[in-house]
Amino acid sequence: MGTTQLDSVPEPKYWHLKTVLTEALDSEFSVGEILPNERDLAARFGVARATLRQALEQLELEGRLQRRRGVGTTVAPPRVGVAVGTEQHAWPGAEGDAWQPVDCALQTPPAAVAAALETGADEPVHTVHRSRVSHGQRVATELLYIPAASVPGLTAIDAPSGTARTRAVLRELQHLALEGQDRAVELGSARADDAKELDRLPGAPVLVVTTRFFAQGRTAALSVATYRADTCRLTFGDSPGVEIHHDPERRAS
Amino acid sequence: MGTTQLDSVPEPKYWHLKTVLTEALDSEFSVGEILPNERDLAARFGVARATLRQALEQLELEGRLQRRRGVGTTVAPPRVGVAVGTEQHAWPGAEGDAWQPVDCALQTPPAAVAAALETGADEPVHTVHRSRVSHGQRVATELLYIPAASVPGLTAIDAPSGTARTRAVLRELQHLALEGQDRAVELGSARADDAKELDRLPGAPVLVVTTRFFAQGRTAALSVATYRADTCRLTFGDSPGVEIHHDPERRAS
DNA sequence: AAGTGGTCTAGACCACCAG
DNA sequence: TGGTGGTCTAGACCACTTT
Repeated sequence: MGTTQLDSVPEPKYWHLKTVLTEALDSEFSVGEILPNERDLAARFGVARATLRQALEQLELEGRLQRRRGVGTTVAPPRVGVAVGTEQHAWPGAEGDAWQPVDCALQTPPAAVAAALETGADEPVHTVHRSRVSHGQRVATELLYIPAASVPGLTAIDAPSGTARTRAVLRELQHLALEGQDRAVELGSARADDAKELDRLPGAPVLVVTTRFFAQGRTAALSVATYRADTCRLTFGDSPGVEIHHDPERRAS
Repeated sequence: MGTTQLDSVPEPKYWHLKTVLTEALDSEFSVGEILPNERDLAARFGVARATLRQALEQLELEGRLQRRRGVGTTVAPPRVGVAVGTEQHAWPGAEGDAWQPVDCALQTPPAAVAAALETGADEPVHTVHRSRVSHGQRVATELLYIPAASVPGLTAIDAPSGTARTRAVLRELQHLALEGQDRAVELGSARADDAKELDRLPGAPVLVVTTRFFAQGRTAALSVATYRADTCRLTFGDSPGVEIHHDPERRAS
């Protein structure tokens, strides 16, 4: 039994590459700096371009890099903290809301949304589209579903659509007594329209925040917000949030 | 001008593939069912295996598929809702805590953690390792950093390590008055050790939940929890959480 | 027009799991 | 041992941005 037997577990090349690049980013590069192009980098490391790309993809996922077609790969700034938990117990559109209305339409929602709202499958609901800007960058897009029953005072001919209509719907919403809310966060990939708004390619990783608003003993509104996962850190306290991460080492025991 | 000019934007093959597969999953497959292998699927759709894999990767990211080397690709069950917001204002290890202690050691934390705890860069802190099981599955792993100053009553010789030591540290923690806490969620990729615990490959997408616990006017403990992004939906309300998603259609304006 | 990242191919070999 | 998904290669072409 004199065999060492610990040289097994050959680390994948792209994984090792990622480690090397991470260390290089930490020590030799500054935010905004452009990296050599993929073909050069691959040649420098002696791997195929696809292998290098596998490493770059992960680094982009972790928010360390930013890649733009036709331009190049740059070192990303640290993720921005985006507060999603401070507006606790306030309706969307209330004072100090971080969202900007884009437009509004009356249409039949996806089946899953209709189920959560307990409306009929084909019953149209007010669908408000909003976007959120933070640190000068578009970080999220939202679809807010509001059943007609939640805004009974809305006059039908105020404005058919557009931001004026949006504001009218949100104004009416404030009249209800908000009884509570409910949030969930999960990983998703951007659909084509979301991607365009967020200046990403379709399929880009996003954090989907689903919020249910309760009033009158039922779900009075439902928000589905899509945040860029590469650039955002969602914070739930009232403070700006910690900036932990990029750990070099690890536990022992 | 009579030109149609709307046939541009050639959709990538893998994107179209993903759409087709999604629809097939919704209509023709049930949870747990195994798909044909990648080589067969690629041939059936007339694409290279790498292209098919690009589509499968996204579907796995979205929690629709589960792939295991040596086994095959199966239809994943809906994501499980994991409550991370109900233990508001309670120390880790308090009654009803969802986490199971694994072990514990006194060691110097990563630089970023030391900074958040305001301890010296080389000062060792109690590092508690815990794991979380939900619906019979390991869904998360956690490292909990507790400066010695937060557990002054801890006798040094109770137990050097192991779960006994872990329990002693957490017990001492309960004696402090918790003044508040702070949470952040971001996307990350699993390190080798986390991946092993979560039964995933290194680099798998994870949701990293960072929690700061405040007491005595400072950060008395810091938790970094790593959740499987493919199988988990983090819920922040007190209800089990909505199950929205898999939208077929979309707004009009 | 030149240069970048994004997509795609047709192969090869490896690590893992089951029979 | 045979079948699966995971890694890797060396090319090609495309879409996009900048010059």
